[in-house]
Amino acid sequence: MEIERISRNAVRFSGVCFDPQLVLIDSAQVFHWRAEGPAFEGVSGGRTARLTPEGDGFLLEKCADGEETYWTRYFDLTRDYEALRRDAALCPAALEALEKLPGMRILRQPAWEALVAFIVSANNNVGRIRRIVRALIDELGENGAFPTPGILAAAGEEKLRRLGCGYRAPFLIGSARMVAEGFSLESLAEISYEEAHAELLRLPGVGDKVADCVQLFGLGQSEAFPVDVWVERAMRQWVAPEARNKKEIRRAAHALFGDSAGLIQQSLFHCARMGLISLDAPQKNA
DNA sequence: CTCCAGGAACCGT
DNA sequence: ACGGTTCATGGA
Repeated sequence: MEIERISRNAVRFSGVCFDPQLVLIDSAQVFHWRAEGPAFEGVSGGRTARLTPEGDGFLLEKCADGEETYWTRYFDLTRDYEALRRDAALCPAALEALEKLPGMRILRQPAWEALVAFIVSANNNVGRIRRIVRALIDELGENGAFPTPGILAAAGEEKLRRLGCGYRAPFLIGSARMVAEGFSLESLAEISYEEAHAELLRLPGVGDKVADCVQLFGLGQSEAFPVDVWVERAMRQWVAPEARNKKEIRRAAHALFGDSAGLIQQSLFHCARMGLISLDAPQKNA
């Protein structure tokens, strides 16, 4: 990959396999990016970006000097995905899913942003999650930024319910309060997967599934394997038909896929949800 | 009308 | 530890 600064606020990335429509919009690992014609606009960590596909890379605008390192990390552009794919070889369906999605990446979002989005995601659908996260940014964030823990902790429960959060409103406020009062999300990236998982379970609105999403999309812990209804169907069909619950599915995934479990999960999830691979259960579209 | 969605909290056993 | 119930919300 090459990075070339072409103006005071624009950078060109080239020689990188990255599908922004898939990663930023369709694969539902982040919910607030928007497609604007051929471009994609989003915010993270108090920064704004406008990304336009271009040849074997993309143009990144609204990117001040020095910010390219932030986005390189956010888009996970330096990891060698080919090496990870070897771990899928034991499962033909997983290998098929990976090879259908060559431009897939696992985002490294700020853990706080992933936490908020995936508390909202609980027992919800992708369309509504997008609408709610967008409302949180537009109605609560300061000049278009992602709302901080302090802002969310101080937002009234009624306000969050009006934005569509439903019964998750008190979970968001409770978790925001713990983070605002010192629960260090980012430091969880420095401890083991199991330890970080146990810590995350202390937050209201966070169970095994949401914890794994925060670990995968927000802490860079690539062995995290979130088991939602789609991944459960796919895993029961191809990998672990005898699994009695989601925890056993997660253990089977760790045993089979190791540190590549996260990328494989994300590919299985997307392919199953979009009907790109066959499932016994009836399929649906976006 | 019922069923479903990137589930978690809460309650029994 | 494990299984069942309930929890907003909106689209199909």
